[in-house]
Amino acid sequence: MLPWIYMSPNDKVRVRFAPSPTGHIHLGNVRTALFNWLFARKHGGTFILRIEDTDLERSEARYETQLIEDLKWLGLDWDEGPDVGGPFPPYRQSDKMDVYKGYAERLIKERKAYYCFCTAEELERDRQQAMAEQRQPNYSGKCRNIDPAEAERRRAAGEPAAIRLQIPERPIRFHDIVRGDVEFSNEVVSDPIIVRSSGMPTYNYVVVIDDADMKITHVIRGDDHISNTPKQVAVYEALGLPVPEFAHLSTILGPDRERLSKRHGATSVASFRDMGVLPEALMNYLALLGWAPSGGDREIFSKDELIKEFDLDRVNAAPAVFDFTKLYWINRHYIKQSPPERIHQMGTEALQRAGLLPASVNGNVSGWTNGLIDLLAPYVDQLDQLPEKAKIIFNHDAAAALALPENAELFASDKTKAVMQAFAKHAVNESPLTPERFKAIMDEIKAETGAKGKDLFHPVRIMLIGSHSGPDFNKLIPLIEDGSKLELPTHVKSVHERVTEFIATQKN
RNA sequence: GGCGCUAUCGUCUAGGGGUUAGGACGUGAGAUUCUCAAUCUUAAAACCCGGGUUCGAUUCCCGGUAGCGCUACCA
Repeated sequence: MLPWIYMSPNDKVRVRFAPSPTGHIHLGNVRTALFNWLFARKHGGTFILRIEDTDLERSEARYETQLIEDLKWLGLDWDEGPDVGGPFPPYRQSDKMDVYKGYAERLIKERKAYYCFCTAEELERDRQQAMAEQRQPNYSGKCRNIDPAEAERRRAAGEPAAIRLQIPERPIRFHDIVRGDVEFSNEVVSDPIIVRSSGMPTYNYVVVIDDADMKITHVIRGDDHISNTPKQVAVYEALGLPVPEFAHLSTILGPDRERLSKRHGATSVASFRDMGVLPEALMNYLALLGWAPSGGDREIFSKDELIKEFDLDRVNAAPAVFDFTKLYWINRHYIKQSPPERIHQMGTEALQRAGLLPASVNGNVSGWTNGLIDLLAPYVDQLDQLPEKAKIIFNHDAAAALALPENAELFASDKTKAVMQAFAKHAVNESPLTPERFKAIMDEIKAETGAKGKDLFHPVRIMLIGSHSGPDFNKLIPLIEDGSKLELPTHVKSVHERVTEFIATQKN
């Protein structure tokens, strides 16, 4: 029996994130990338990006580009990878096929692996039968004892053969930082195929070679790999390679407690970016999924604070439900504490995308836009909600406001009508209306009609923005008046226009 | 079916053989504001079930249940 060689804990930390470029990067994977990155940075180690594209059918170059862009956006960087190189290339599996082949031949020669001539149909039949008899469906071991010379003859004769790794007759155990010692019976592992009859190596085999070649010390990945780990440990041992530490991260679930997927809405990094979620907010939230600082009473962490506080031994093994609401709360926090210029910039882009602003914003328009964003930003937790909120400025629709059922009760009141009439009378002659004049007018109306509080302000607000709730008049009125003088794709109606239109519509 | 992992408020979690079981999101109430949002204060809200060990178990052990994962010549 081969002695197990473990990584010395003193070895410099080397970790990797190894995605398949088969689609947009998903939240669960990003969290895995983040934990790898945090662990590396925490311990002054190396973070490696490796592209697992052995599935040539589904892998696409554009996804690799996208993935790199997404990780960078989040704020991650890597020390070795397909785009930056490194001492252990290649960082793309598709460039390494001959290496895998060499190791497989060595295992055959050392009789740690053998050719298997069983057909897929045969295997499937055995499996079905085992299931029917309520047994563990594992490989029968039929080809294990075929004489190597005989196997060679059959292969030479053109019979297709896969290569199986011979699993030792003892339990396979490994250490997991998140879960402690894990043990699997060799019965369960059975002899896994490491090279298909097509000659293509399988994942559980290549991943070991890659990790060993790259001198990975800690394999941090999703817990969907935990049942594969004993197979991989067997490969390390057969090859006489040091076994790394493992850390299997729990699954991220959707609100229905099922694995988070597209069904649950936005789940790719790109979609959060497009929604106007700030990268530091996403990073902060993701770090809190399955990890908490000692004490557990802090929620907001900058990148540097995360690096300082994070460690794998505090990672929670239980699956976590992704809470969009909490992410948005964190995002609002970061929006509020961002430098205004940044939010102005991002908000302007969101309004441009919605077609509310011209492609190039400068001078008066720029100043006005910043004011608009300052007014509306407290109302949103994602920046892409700004155009919707900006409707109160851009889409004045008297008819719609009058038709709104929630306003009906108000319109029925004589007091309301009086206030509206009075406001129309005063405001029509004011152009532009200033906050000071507005206040004076409201005081006069109060005296004339006897209305005060909600009775006084609600009707006026409805005339101006169609709703009885909204931002402060002192900020709202200048924004409307200034906006009405700008050349914009959608004209902003002045107070005068809004009021006359409202009265006219009401009369009809 | 088999194997594995997991189990503290609705959600993310802290804690741990004796605690008023702590924090955060969300929810309710109050304050503030013309209103809404924001903000502040405040309240309600949890140790999956059953055995065992123990003077004492939510915490340790065993079993059950449930959720999730794996069970491929996918990754």
